[in-house]
Amino acid sequence: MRSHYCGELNTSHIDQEVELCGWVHRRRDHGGVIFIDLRDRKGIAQIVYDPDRAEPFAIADSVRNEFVIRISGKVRNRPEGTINPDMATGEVEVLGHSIEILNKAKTPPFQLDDEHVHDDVKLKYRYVDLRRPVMQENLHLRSIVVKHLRDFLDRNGFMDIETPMLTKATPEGARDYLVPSRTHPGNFFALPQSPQLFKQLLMMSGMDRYYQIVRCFRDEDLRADRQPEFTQLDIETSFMNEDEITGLMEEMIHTLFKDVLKIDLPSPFPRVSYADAMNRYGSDRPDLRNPLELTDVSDLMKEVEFKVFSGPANMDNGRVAALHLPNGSQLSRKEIDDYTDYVGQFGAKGLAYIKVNDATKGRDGLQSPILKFLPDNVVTNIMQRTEAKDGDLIFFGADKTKIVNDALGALRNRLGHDLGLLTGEWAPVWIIDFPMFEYNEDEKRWDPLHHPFTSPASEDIETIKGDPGNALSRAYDLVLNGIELGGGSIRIHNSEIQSAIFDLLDIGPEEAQEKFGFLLEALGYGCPPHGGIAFGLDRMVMLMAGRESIRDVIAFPKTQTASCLLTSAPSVASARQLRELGIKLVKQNKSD
RNA sequence: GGAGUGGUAGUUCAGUUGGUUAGAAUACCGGCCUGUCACGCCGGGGGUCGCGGGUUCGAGUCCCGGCCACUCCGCCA
Repeated sequence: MRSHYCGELNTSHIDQEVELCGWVHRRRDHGGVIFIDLRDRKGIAQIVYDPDRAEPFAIADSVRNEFVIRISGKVRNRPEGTINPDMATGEVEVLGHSIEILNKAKTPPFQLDDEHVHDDVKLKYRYVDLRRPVMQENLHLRSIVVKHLRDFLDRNGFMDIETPMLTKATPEGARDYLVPSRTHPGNFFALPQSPQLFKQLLMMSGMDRYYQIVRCFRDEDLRADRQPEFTQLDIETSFMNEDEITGLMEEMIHTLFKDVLKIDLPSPFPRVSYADAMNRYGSDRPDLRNPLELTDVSDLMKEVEFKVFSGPANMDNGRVAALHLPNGSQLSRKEIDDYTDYVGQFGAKGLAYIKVNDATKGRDGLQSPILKFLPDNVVTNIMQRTEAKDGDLIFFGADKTKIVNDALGALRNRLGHDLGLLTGEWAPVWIIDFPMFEYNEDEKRWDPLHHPFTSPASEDIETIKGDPGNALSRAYDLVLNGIELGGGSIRIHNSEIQSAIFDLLDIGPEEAQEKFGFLLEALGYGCPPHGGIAFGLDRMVMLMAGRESIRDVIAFPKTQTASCLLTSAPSVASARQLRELGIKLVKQNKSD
């Protein structure tokens, strides 16, 4: 006698005595014959009790779905004509001769084979939801992915080092989760938004190839691809430049997809500069499966009388761009109105368009509410530049550059999905040549696009100070199918440059000292050139599993309001706990 | 902070113009059936229509305000 998993049983086990443990997936009685479909994490097996052909065994009347049982029996072929290839059970069955109920179960709160159960029900009973084969597969895939990543990094000399969870606020720009200190009343730890500073310190310690699969915390609003706690594959190296780092990481992702999914990603991954990405796709994380591209027409619109176009065309931070949609003139008026509403979400005040009915007829062959505002030479130029043909449609966006890019970039994605334009399955791309800074209009200052330790591409501080808007950094992002998989940079390892960057970011010496004085001090004790990257593990597994939410690849995720329906966290703390922590609530909770 | 969608039986949903006792499927319970696997057939139980307030002779349905879940914007790599 030996134990098996259901899914391992096949004709090679015939006549063997086996013992199976699992959940009763379904029990059916047909006259004297009792069928039990037993489910474990490797599959479903059918157990038969047939009084005419087996010594009887006592089967409890109360064996029901989801009961946990152990069954012993003999493997045999299924009779002719009883094999349904569409069903989960295979060509062998187990003729049971003993059964033990390990644990009985209430009727499940929802049917496990129902794909449409609402998230709140599934999350409350997550332990039941996770029994579904698809969830088992997702978490199994996650485990395999993690093993492959670790193996790859191990082969390449990386060391797995843990960093503190109770730490000081990191400068990533998101809101921190705070943990009160009992021993230092009024003081707080922050949960790490990433181990950024610690991994840089490790480089200064000579741990020149570090990695960690690490939980990170950010107290910001949630999305389908954002959880308040998420997992990063965090990596840092010394003495490697950006080409060496991105090259090695590309090999890692390539190997991962090859080994786990049997997929050959393109090699090498294409590289697109941030500026090109924004110009052509309106986004720094373009989905390159989508063939649509934006065309800049700002220069054509500077002189036109149509102020909606000429205004932005003449602004420093304005843009007029076209989005050419082949065969787009089939879109109905209602569809175009819907897309107009859609781009409105991104701040666009409208969505101008030209339908191309007959390109050979010049402007008479075009149809558009804005045509009358545009002179012939501009119309001709637009047609040439976008290469629009009969039956096509050209959308226009004109506004501040950010709004045009956000709106047309999102419209590009939406059209690609709505009209089924995506080609190929996998489109990785490195985005490089990021700007160092972006101007924060509200605060009237420069903010780092990545983080304040990112190395500038040029070490000429005076040039950077003179024109911060055009300074490039040594940062890089890896994007896969329009989702940002990871990002990193070469860091600053020179305290003079670091001080200059702080200066430019309006972080004074006192503030710098208070927030990350330990890092600045460490820089003074000999810091190698270093850089790294961090991947979003949840997103990576989500993409590989073909899911649309990272909740599907996290065992116990939180809802959109960052609560856990299973445990009812967060919850109120007792008065005693608060007293010990030296915390006084200004506004008492209702349930207090 | 904002926009949208949804909340009715355990689950997924329908519910007309505001009008009798709120329905279907599935699940669940009982019975029948000797090879079922979405089995089939007969019968049964099951509802705070998310919550609070309002309009009305009468509200699942109309109005107002919270709540919960999801998608998105802001925010966040």
